[in-house]
Amino acid sequence: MKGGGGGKEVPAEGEVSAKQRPKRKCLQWHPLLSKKKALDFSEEEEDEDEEELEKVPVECPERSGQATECVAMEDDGEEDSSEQRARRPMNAFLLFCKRHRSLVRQEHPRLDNRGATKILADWWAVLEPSEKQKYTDMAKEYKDAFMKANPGYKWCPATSKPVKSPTHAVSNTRKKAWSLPSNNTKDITVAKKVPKTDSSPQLNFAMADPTKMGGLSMLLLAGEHALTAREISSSSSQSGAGDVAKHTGKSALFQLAEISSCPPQIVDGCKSSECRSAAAPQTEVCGLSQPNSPDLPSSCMRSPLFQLAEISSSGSQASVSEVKQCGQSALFQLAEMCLASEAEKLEALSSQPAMDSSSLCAQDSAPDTTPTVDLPTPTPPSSPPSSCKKKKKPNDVAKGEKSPGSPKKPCKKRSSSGSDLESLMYTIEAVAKGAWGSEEMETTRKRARPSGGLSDQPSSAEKKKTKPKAKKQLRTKEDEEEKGEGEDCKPLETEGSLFGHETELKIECKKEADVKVDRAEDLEPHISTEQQISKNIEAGSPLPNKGEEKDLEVKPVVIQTEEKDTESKPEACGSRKSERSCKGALYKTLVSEGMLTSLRANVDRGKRGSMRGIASESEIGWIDETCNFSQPAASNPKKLKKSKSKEEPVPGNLGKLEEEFEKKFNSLPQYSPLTFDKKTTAVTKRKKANVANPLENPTPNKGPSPSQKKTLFHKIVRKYKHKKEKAGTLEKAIAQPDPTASDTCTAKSDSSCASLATENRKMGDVPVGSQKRKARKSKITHLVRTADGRLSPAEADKVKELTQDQDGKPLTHETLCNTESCSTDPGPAESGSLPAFFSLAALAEVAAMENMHRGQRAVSVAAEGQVKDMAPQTPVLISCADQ
DNA sequence: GTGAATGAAAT
DNA sequence: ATTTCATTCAC
Repeated sequence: MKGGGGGKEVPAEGEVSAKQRPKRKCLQWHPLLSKKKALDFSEEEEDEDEEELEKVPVECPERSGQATECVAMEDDGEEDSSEQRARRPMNAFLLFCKRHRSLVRQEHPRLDNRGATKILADWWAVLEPSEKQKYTDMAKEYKDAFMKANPGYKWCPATSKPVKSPTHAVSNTRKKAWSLPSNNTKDITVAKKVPKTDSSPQLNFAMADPTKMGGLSMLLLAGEHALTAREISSSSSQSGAGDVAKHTGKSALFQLAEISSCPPQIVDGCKSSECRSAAAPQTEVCGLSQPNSPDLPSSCMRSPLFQLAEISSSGSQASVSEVKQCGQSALFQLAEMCLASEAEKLEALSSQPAMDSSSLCAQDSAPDTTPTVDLPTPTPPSSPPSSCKKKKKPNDVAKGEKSPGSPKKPCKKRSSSGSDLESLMYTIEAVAKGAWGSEEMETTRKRARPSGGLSDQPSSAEKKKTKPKAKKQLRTKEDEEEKGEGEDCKPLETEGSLFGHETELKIECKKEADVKVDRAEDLEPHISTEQQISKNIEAGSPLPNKGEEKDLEVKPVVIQTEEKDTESKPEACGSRKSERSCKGALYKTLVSEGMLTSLRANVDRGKRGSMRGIASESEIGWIDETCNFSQPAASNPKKLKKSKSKEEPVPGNLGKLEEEFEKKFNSLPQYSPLTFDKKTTAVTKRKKANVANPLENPTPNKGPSPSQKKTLFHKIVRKYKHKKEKAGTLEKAIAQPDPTASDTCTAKSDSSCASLATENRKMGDVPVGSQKRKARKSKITHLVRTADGRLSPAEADKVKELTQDQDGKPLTHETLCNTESCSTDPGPAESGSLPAFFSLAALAEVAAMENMHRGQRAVSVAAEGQVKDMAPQTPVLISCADQ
């Protein structure tokens, strides 16, 4: 509709792009792609590959049958699933972050990413233009290449708001949409619905043609798999295809991508259809198991996969050389597995692999679903179902693995009730097994699920909005609690935190291990093949990353054992878009479950860590001023984490491309913290000299000696650091100086250490990096007290912080605390007890108020109201204000 | 899922 | 002028 269905004029390309876009989630785009040099996808693209694989499946008969539907599906997919679109190219700052985050983390091990980001922002702020230029240039380059590759790419999804069609509600997450199409842009929904009228699109499509694409990619995938998997099974045909695919495949893909402008998407396009045809047997089976959506195919896939894996699993876990790769091609693997498994192990079954899987599913899932039928035909993955994408893979999987026998949980579900434990377990399992590769599927499915019903969208929308708020509130409370407890608990916390860490690690390790194992079995062959190929091409060793990977692997092995026990539960995994999300989900689950109670304690981690950790951190100390580090991570003793390693390394495919990309990226200058410190100092000085920043102006500090200020600041900070959520900022300020100073001193023996530290501290205070950005309107709710600005110098600083905080966040107890601190500053005890109390009550009040205001009044109004209102209720504040 | 930062792009 | 989202990953 709106769009005119596509309207806009859109040249053919636009249309095409639109079509294409639907599919991919966001893969990361690599400049290389545009170049096309070689071809493989870049690092992360592996995932894409998986997707592709999945999608690839043969064409979709459906599609042929009904182009429209296909389109629709795609569209849906986009909407529903996040889809995959190319990801935005990183901007200069992001490149910088990517490049330096590890350094920051080294310096401040305890600091979480948020804190690191702040620091990075500070660094970025002080970075000289010339230095920034490099990043800027690279970013531009990326962008250009990206745009070239994705002509129609839109940065923003169409705004959802305008909703066009009633049904869907726009809600869709925004993420997905934007990918390409200029046309659709407007409304995905609409677009979706409207099927692009004509064929023209199809033509375009043809180019990108899902079918073809799918075919190619499938071939490719298949080929690879086949190779890897080998001909074990009978699929000679596959192998053949695979070969072809190999040769051509990559390039073809590339080309297609370029041509179509949205390479990845193209593949995606088929997804839905793909599921059916390609996934075919498996999918169907799954479908049976899952009652709800016929669409499920993808999800289904997983389960079969898992099953197969299990079956095959008898195999060795041992070599997992590179699980990562494996992840990518879950689809392929699945397919292969199916074939292979069937042939080998399931000979009997082999005759009807699908049946097996289906049967399994059915059993597991049981009753609900009717066994039936294949989805392929009719169902439209179309819009309503949306998705063929995948929905429940996890569930299926879990079941499959878990218990073929257990009937209880239907595949479907996410039972609401499931015990937390179960969910937890499930999550874990899912994570482990799910392999990131499937993530996408899941995600999609998630969305799809809801989509089944119209309700889906709304729900999702609501969810997002609602949830966050709720969360925040909760959080606040928690914070308060924490704060209150904070002091007392410290010792415990420390231990706890450690403990917690271990636990976490273990879990993670387990997960990985499992995953690896599972995949490994399947993948092994595949991997080897890939490696070989890559080797041939490059001859070089697979990847630099390996080192990290290995470490990971090792751990997992050890730990691994238990994981399996965990029973899987369907629920949890609901949606994970990415690894991270998975982790996040897991984390959540664990926490909720209480398994990771220690985590809470860890909250401080960042704060405390920075503070206390300093000593330890110092180890890292940047004595060297060397600006460039080839690989900080490597040097880092702690392994950054598996996840990280996972991401980075994508061993398999990419050889050249990856290298190039990496090269470029690595070529970017990496600055040592020291450098920044210096700069910071300089900057600070400069600022002083010039004029204070607007923000600073209010601050009186200049007058007093920096050292004094600093001291004061420190005290205050220390006292309250616990309270402040953002502690990071304060912390940062404090922590950095000390450590840095000490290090600096040591290394340089700089006479100016003190000054430097001071400067740094100042920096922290200063707006330079953080919170520069205005708070969003939505967040601005609380007020900022204008009046306070004029407190005493020392206080002024605090105020400043407060102000910042406030800006950034709604009034939280933190803010309150800070305020209080101002007034109570001197008395530690007081501050401790009082604040807590204060904050709780105040917080609650504030929260309530905020909500009300938000709902009723405009933001500004709300702000005022809050202030006023608050005053009466919170004496402390008032006092502060008065002061 | 969220957030913390900056920035490009779209609305 | 505002809002998305890109990266990272503890929470």
